[in-house]
Amino acid sequence: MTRTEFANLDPRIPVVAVDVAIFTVRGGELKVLLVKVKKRPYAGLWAFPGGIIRSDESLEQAAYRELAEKTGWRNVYLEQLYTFGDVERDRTRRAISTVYFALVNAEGLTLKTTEKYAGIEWFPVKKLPRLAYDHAGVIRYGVKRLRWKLEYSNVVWSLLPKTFTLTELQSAYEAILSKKLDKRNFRKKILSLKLLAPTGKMKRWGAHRPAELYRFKTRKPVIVKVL
Amino acid sequence: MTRTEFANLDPRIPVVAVDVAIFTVRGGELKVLLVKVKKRPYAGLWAFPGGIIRSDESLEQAAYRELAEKTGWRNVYLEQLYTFGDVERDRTRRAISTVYFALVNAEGLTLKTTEKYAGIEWFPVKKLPRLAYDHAGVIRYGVKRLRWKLEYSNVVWSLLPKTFTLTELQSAYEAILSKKLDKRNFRKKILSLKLLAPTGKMKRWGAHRPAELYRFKTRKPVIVKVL
DNA sequence: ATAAGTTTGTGTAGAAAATACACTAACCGT
DNA sequence: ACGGTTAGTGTATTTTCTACACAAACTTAT
Repeated sequence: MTRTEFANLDPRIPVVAVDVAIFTVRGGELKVLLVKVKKRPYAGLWAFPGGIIRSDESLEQAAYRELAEKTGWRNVYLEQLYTFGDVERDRTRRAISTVYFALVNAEGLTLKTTEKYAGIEWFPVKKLPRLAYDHAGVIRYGVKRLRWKLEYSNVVWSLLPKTFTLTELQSAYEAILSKKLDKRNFRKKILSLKLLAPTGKMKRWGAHRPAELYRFKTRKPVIVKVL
Repeated sequence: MTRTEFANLDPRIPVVAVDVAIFTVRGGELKVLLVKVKKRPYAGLWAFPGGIIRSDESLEQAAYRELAEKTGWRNVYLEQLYTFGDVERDRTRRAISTVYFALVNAEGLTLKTTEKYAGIEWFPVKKLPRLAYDHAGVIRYGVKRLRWKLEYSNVVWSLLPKTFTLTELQSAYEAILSKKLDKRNFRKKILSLKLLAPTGKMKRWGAHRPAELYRFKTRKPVIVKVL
């Protein structure tokens, strides 16, 4: 890492960084992954994982790298969210920071921490700790974007295992929108979008009727609504 | 300008630039403002006006500055669109470029050209010239975003004069969506959003019934649809 | 074997929103 | 006063959204 960071010491020359807002649904809640900052002046506050881009990678590649370093995931949904240009990342040098937005399925995932940070943790978007920079605003913006996407795209696949029941899918929607949905209406709507296909297999897991497993027909981003 | 550009000569250190995709509606068409590039290797191609940010301004300030330099406008709708990180702006240095998206009312506007460019012109988004970088993709993305905004916000105010008739408003919508709308349904819908207020004044301009002039109740961005 | 418990899966009626469609009102110029 | 032109309005139909309750399928305990 140090090897590829530039010897950019002129404080007027902007440093280019990439941050990743990684979202997941866990325990019925929408959560975001944050790291505890070690360096002053934000030491002790929480922030998105991220870092300065390398000379040989694009912004997107840098975002994927951060994601892989922290979660081990590669095949997830990632999109650019916003670029901050007036942030003084550490109050001494000008910084430009592009925030990416990722959706991961966190079941069975063990977080990889590094000595760079004092901690790494999932936080419910409704109960955030004190955040460094203006990351709280970014999270609100990201949640808004996610809710929009939910309505008219298939990006939720990234939050779920390969196959899932309609009830599981509905729970993910409910966590993200933070409201209860009607079971029959949800199914009618989601199936009418033609994004799902039944697998023919069943999920059995308790003393009750088993549930049909579905999968997304494609994991390429699809926009449903046409203008 | 030269004064404030950095003596950043290490080609691995990224240069931070801001571009502005300025849209307007003119002659019933949605148009975008482009400048003709002078410098190699893109000489002769068209691109968004833009430039390297100064050390004392935020990204947004830089975008406003570009906008004012090219059009003289200040009080318009401006929002961030996308940041490009893998562009090699002139194939010799790494560049990060954030594109902003502006909506202006171009009636009676004379474009201010500078010696930096070989030309400046409005182009219909449907008949674009050969573009430098991947700006064609950015325009498509911007148009998409604009169409979305149209459905659920009041940002069109930025394309229109302070007061306007419903027919003029409808024409702007038709130009942007590039389809005809039903007059009665359009009026019903747009008035139900409660974003407009009648001024009580009339526009008279031909041998026919005069039209009521409306204005937007507010020019602050309003999002109509709630999730 | 059957009854108790639990989750899956399904239809319909009413309300709200979107669409399709045509004529009168108001003005100017002659 | 009439011809030409754009502004302004209502209603019926279709589509989409919402609210709502019970039978089906399975496991476990008896």
